[in-house]
Amino acid sequence: MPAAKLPVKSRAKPSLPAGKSSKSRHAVAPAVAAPAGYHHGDLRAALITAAEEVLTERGIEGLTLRECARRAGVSHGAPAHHFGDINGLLDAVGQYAAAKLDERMAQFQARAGNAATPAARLMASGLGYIDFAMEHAGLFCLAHRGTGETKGAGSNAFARLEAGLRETMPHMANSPREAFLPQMLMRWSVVHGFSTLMLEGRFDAQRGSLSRRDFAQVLGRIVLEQMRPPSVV
Amino acid sequence: MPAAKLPVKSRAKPSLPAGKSSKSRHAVAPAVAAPAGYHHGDLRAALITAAEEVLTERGIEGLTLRECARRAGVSHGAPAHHFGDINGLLDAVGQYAAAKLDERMAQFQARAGNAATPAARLMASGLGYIDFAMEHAGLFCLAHRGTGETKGAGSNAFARLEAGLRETMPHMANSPREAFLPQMLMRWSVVHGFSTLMLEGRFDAQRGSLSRRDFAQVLGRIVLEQMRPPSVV
DNA sequence: GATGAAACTAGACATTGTCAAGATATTCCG
DNA sequence: CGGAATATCTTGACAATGTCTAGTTTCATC
Repeated sequence: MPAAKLPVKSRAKPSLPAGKSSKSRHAVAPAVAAPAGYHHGDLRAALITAAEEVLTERGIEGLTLRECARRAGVSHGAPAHHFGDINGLLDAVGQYAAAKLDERMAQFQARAGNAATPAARLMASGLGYIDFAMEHAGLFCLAHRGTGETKGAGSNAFARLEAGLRETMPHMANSPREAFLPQMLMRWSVVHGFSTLMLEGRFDAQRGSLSRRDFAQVLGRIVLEQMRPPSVV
Repeated sequence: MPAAKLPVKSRAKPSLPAGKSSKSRHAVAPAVAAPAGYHHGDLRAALITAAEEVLTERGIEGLTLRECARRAGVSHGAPAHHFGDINGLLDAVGQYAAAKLDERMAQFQARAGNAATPAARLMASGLGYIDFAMEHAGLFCLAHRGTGETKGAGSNAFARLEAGLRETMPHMANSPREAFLPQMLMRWSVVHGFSTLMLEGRFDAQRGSLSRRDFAQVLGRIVLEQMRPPSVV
């Protein structure tokens, strides 16, 4: 694009919004943000927000460092200062995604209510996992590229799974984590595998006119019910 | 991500009409190929072989059109004639990978032997699935990007799963495929999810000094045993 | 207010995918 | 048998990307 080079030089510098005190470390709100100036304020968060935006608009293929920088209203070299290279950004977004994934699981459990049976609560968390994958495919993918160090990715969800499984087996209340590992791994694998296959459009032939997200809930429940019920383990 | 498949110029030829009898039709061996000259002979196969090579050497990140062209000893523009764009190559390699995946499952079943119980044969095919994923991570990933139609990709493995499942339930010999779908989907999800999570290094903390491939067999068997046995469905 | 660190810009470079135009080999058909 | 049509491959160009380096602006701290 050799032609239109937008004149970014216009540093009109409108009076700085008073709310942007140096303390507001975790704003994350305005998406594009940027109180025009040499210093951004919270570029790191703005870039992550921009990345999320790009993910939903163009999918994971369109997610580039330069595009995020553009959306944050910043030069193409700026992100390097906060994330090093592109893997740094991807990891950061992945951690953010893992947190949102766990939120969705918690939300589904809450919707099921405390009165629900333990097995139903466990099922609800799984359906939350699936629902998040359907709604935010890009984030979901990035949530699963912990480079070893970032154990945050999935660890919350894993802990939630363990807790849910323990609830269903009160007779093993004092058993160590190892006693639950096989069941945890199996259940995690089912939910994750189903989400992945679903995202690949593997089951689209069966889903008629339902949206993929709705169909995933219906079919997901059926599939999850095929597992051996936790109570009989 | 099933993005709209644009009506590409369709430069890629559909399937060759078996007119190449004089030359080695399925060489695939030399990897770098071959008859020096303007015409390559079987560039399509050579490019797929080169892609497989790149995948094992540099992983999926290093897989580029130009690198494959280089390894095939051909100019950077040559691949376009056979695959259209890079997705064409990726799809072709994916189909190749899906075939190899099914081969591995068959091999594991054969190793289990015909004398094995149906459940054991079913387990063997699952362990073959896992083993292929561990040994050929790159190919495994590409095997799962069927662009919706997904004819070759996974359909063989899926058929093998159905057959294996039917063996374990002779009392349902005449039931239609639909009767098995929930179980099939659940079992496919477990095996696929476990393979995926394993490849992400999710369970590396537990695997001590074992190779990832060996550990996957040990842990995979344990995880697959956690499913409700097919015979009691 | 000076000074050093942090945040950001600007330019350059190698790579990549894709396209268009040309060169060369193969095949087909008279 | 000989040329035309076609498939195959080359070459050069272009925009986009990630990353590096050097320079510029702002912030923080004394």
